[in-house]
Amino acid sequence: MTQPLLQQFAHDLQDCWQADYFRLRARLNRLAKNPDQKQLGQLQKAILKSKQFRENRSAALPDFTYPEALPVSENHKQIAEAIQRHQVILVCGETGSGKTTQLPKICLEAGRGINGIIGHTQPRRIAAQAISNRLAEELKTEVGKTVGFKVRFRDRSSSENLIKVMTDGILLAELQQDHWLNQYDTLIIDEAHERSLNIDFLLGYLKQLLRKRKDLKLIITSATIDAERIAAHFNDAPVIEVSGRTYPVEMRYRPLHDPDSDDDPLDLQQAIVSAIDELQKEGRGDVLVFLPGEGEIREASKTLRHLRDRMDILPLYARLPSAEQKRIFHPGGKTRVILATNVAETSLTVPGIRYVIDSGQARISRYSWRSKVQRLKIEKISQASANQRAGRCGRTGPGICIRLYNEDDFNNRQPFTEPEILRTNLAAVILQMVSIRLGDIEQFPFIDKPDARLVKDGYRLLRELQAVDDRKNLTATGKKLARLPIDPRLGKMLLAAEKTNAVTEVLAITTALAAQDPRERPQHKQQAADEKHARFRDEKSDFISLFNLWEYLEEQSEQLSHNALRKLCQKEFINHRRWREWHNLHRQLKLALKILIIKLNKEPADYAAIHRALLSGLLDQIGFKDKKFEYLGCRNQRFFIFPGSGLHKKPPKWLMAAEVTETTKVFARIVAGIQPQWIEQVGKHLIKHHSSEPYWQKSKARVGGYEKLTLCGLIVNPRRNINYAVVDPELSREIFIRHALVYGEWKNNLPVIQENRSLIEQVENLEARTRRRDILIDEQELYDFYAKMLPANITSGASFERWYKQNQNARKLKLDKNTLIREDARTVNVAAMPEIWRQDNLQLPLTYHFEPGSEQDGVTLKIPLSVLPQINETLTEWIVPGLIEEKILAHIRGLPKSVRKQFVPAPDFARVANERLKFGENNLLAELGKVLKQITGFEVKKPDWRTENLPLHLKMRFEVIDREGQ
DNA sequence: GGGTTAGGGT
Repeated sequence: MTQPLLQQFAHDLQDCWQADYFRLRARLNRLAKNPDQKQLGQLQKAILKSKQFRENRSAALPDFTYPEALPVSENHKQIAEAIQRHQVILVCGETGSGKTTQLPKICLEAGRGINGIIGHTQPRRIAAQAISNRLAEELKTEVGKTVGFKVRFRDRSSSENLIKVMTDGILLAELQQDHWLNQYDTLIIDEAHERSLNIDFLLGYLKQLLRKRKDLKLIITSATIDAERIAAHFNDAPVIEVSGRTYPVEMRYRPLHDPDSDDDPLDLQQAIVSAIDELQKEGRGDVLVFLPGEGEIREASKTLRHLRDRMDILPLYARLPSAEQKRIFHPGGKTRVILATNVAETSLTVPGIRYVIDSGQARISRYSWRSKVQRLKIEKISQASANQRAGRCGRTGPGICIRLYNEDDFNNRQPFTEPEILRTNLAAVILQMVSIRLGDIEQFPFIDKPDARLVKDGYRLLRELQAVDDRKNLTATGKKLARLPIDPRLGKMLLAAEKTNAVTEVLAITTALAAQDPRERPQHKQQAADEKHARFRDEKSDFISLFNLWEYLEEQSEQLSHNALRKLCQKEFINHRRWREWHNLHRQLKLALKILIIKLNKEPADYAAIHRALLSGLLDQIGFKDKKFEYLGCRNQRFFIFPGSGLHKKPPKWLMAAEVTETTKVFARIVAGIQPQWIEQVGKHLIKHHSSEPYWQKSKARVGGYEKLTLCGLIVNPRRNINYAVVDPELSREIFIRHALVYGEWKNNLPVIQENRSLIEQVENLEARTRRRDILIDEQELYDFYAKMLPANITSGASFERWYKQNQNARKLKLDKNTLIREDARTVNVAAMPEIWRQDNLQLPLTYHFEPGSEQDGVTLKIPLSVLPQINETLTEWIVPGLIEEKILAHIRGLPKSVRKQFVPAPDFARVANERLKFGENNLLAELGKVLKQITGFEVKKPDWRTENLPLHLKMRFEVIDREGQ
């Protein structure tokens, strides 16, 4: 019974809506193994519902025609057939072919859009919205039904859509949720030749996905020049060429330097003037001049001042105040000369252009993995880019393009602009790829593989942000970052702000950094604009300036009507549209934070809390001011504060920068002063420690030392006191044993240590008394004794005491006197070196010191001042028994030569004389003379005895102590 | 001491 039913279900599944298909099939497979009547019933209902849904889609298929005027309309049958026959096709053709709007309809004609949605991607939001409007109009429906669109901040799409127009970023974002892109049966990737990061990532991903989803069709549109490369990437997909509807453009090459002329080379400005002159002779028509940047545009509008009464000279660049941008689209009476950056090449279409002047240059952003700095240098544009520029004057009639370079130069240029993926930091892309588990990035089928060093550098940044671990796996932080629709650096700041309780402020700041700066500086009102903006300026932090601006605008937007706010913005040089963007971004991120359960603080956060959070995303963009206006940053990079910064006049010692870009110089833009200690704390995981100079720190009974802290090569702390045991426990243990235990440089109350110490002192004293150095076992033996007994983790007084208290074994550390005295020195005559000097009833201490040459060398008798007169000096001549023989010998040797020769060998005479003398009785020299006469019969005359040259240690030293003990 | 191109998003 069940079996035929299952077969019926499997059959019906074929007619379901595709987004349901895979889910329902999985349910069916589960039930086939494990049938359950109730669930089978539910499945049947679901299948019927989905079938019905698909039928409704089919019924919603509108009637449509192709506008005859469009070239693509001629090919619609051919294209529809190609779609049916191939999984991937390329459609190329220049602007005006109508491919963008007609392709979705051709897909419908080919039967697409019923099983699943036809997804159509655009690089820019405005274009996506405009195209969906246009399509809805042509299909006689409203946006949101048959045709939907979805861009950031605006979603008018639904499962009812047959066609859904969106930005490529949206499709990428959807990938995170649905790796199979199941809701689509067809994808149109438009403007693929632009080769943005998004497009390259999408094309790589789709190449893999197409193998798994054989039912998915892919249509890629591109400019003709790039089509082959892309087709090759998709296993030589067929390329269908659609003619454009453009007029011929005449090329004229007018290089600055003419090789056939002796004239001096022109500069760019002069060349523009003469090109405009030349074009004026061709008849009236608006001119579009392509220049690399705002600077050149400003300069050119100055040079062209003299034309102002005849022509409108209009600058055009993305940061231009919107009011001024609008003038481009409302031509006045005069001939217009529009001085434009690359905005006019792709993003904006300037209507009614008859002439183009192309400088052949553009500022190109390149990220250097070597210096980790973004460069924005003026470069020669590619042939593709030059042709695109020229094409801008062939849209309404035949045009003329003057290139300010020669034809050879053109022919030698790169055919296309290097795709973005080869010249940008890849951290954000890698984060996404890791997050959707795309596996090894080296294996990912990019059309142009990014340099391995660039990939490595992307991982480096992610590791610095703690988004991935050493094995390139996503961390908890990384998972959160992947869910925040913002640059990973900025996302990291937000996550850090949760910890410092500054999310409110950091959210406003990070969204400002992600959006474009809404502050406008119109060319002729720069000072007025600066004055208005100065109200928000913070002298320590450009981030705070942004936050001040945010608070002001938020407050105003709550109080004022939409129109009043608009007027206020205009008056105060704020770009209202950009402010809306900032506001929207803020709202979106706030929602994303809510999902991550990150709360906004109600109490204002202080400077440290805000900037420590910001710093966590900018750890490799810090700098130390080591010259008047110059900073030393990571990897020996030098940079300057950008002149637009509020800190430009008062540069702080330490700063961090939201971005570091090299233009005319390496500039740090949006900066703030920081405390170097913050770097140590926030950047703990990146700090390198260079320790040095370990020493015994007696007061703390531990091994101290110093360390230098660096972060990517920058010294963030030159000399910091440390507990050396942390960096080198082994060495610290050695130093501890030597100083604390062997040398006794440790004050403590531990009996074992005290006793050992006093034993050692006793033996040392013995050495002094016997004037020998070979009694105490040597230092190394003592060291070895302790080293053998102590566990490896004992590195300081504190750790020793802990161990000692907890461990009975520690008692074995006790030394005994025999181990301390060397074997060959165990029979020393100590009695001959008394510690007490006796004279009648007087007993005074004798101390010994063994240091030949020193004043203290020898025996010292300590005499209190009060007993000084009682001291019998004659008795002290005898010094101590242990030294008397040596003293006698010294006396004999001190005799004049004629006398001395009577007593040869002197040591024998000294020994015999000493044996006969009675120690301490009468005058030493008198008694000695007597004894010597007894032995030899020779009498030493009194003046022959010399005492001056006697070694010091053979004369008793006297130390008189007064009442105070001095 | 002195001034940066343009797009895109969970």
